Amino acid sequence: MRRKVLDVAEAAFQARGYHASSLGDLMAAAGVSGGALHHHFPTKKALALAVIEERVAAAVDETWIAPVRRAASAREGVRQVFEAVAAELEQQGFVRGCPLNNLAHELSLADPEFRIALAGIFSAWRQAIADKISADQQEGREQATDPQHFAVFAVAAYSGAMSMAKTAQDAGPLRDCLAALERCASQATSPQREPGTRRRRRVLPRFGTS
Amino acid sequence: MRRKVLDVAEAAFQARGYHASSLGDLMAAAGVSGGALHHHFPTKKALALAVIEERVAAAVDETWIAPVRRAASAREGVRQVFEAVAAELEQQGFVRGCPLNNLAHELSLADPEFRIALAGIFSAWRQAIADKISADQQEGREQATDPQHFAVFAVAAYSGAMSMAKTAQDAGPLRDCLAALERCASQATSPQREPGTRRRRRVLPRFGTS
DNA sequence: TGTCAAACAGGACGATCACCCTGTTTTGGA
DNA sequence: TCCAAAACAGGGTGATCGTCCTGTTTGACA
Repeated sequence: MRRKVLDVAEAAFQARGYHASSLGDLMAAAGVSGGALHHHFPTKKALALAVIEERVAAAVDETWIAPVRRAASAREGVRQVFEAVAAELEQQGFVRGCPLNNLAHELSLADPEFRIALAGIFSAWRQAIADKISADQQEGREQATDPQHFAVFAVAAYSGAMSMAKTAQDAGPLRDCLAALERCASQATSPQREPGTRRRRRVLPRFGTS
Repeated sequence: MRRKVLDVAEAAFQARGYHASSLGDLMAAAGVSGGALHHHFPTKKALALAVIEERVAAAVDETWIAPVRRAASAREGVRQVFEAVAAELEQQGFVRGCPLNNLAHELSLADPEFRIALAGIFSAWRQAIADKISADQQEGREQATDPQHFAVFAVAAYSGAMSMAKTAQDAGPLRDCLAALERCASQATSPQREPGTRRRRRVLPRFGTS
């Protein structure tokens, strides 16, 4: 029951936002009575906090952190995620946006607790990429790039591209940013590689923003 | 009166968002009666649309488009805007976020008219940067960078950095992204020629697709 | 000055909101 | 089997929402 409420709330907050999703809508969509909802989540804020901490964090973990960790390098991991997300968006023909950024924009100024929770997810996201860059450097796969700078940059490019993609309802910005990022990468890493050779490598669509 | 309502609404939508700003709040803050508000803006949606088209578009124009146009080059213009915004945020010690991105996240899926209006502003923003890159190329200040790719990239990096800055309440992400962008720039503008991997030309919504 | 439409005032409306309260059912350990 | 606690049902509550309606004031022009 709690699980079903979280499912519905996660989807509704992503699709319509926090303030535009009424508890009545959620109760109806989840087939849950008011008493049940109030039992598990005393307030709407508590529900949103649970969605952020349990679902949004997990989504970022699944979509970004895990793929980057298991990638051959940080840059390759970032590339794969961009590619996978763009492919999925093109396949489903609809852009719902990044769950973290959607809620971050609406809630980070609304309540300090929201802001802290959301900032923590951003931080973990960045740290995973920065750690991967550091590992790459120790193994000689990467030059003297500042890990934090690169991580912030990758997250920002993705977030901003997704923001545009959502507004335009077109995955193009993600592909454009990926292309621009690869141009950067090809020059910042080992110079003996021409940047036109690898394109459109298939990536398993494990990710799920729906 | 209409002007004062727009002032208050612009500030409230930016600070608390559209759904979290009630017309009662706006009326009280603007010192306007319900009848007056309804006279100028029949619905709340009409008010938001006016804020988007008259204020948000103007803010993007003033903050980004005009400075880029009058800069020595596109890359220099982007650098200046990042620098100026970061400095301003650090001075006032509070990050309200990007007006366009704030509303885009909350409203672009809520109503098609909102989405079209917001997408138009994004498009004009990108176009101004792309045009500047093209002008740079014609005058030999820029290599064969794809203008659209660079424009999307710059806007995405800014939007994403601002998103993180807002959530963290710290201008650091903007500075990090600026540093990373300059690293890219110094290598992309260096006199080395690369076979441009032209991609498909994408169709993005221009102004008013009504 | 007289006229009329635009501008504005202010309350009332129904709908909806998040939340709470009182019961009933289910569950797990003694 | 018993019992207490958790889980759940479902209606009710005051507050607040966006919108609308009826008057009154203002201002431009004849």
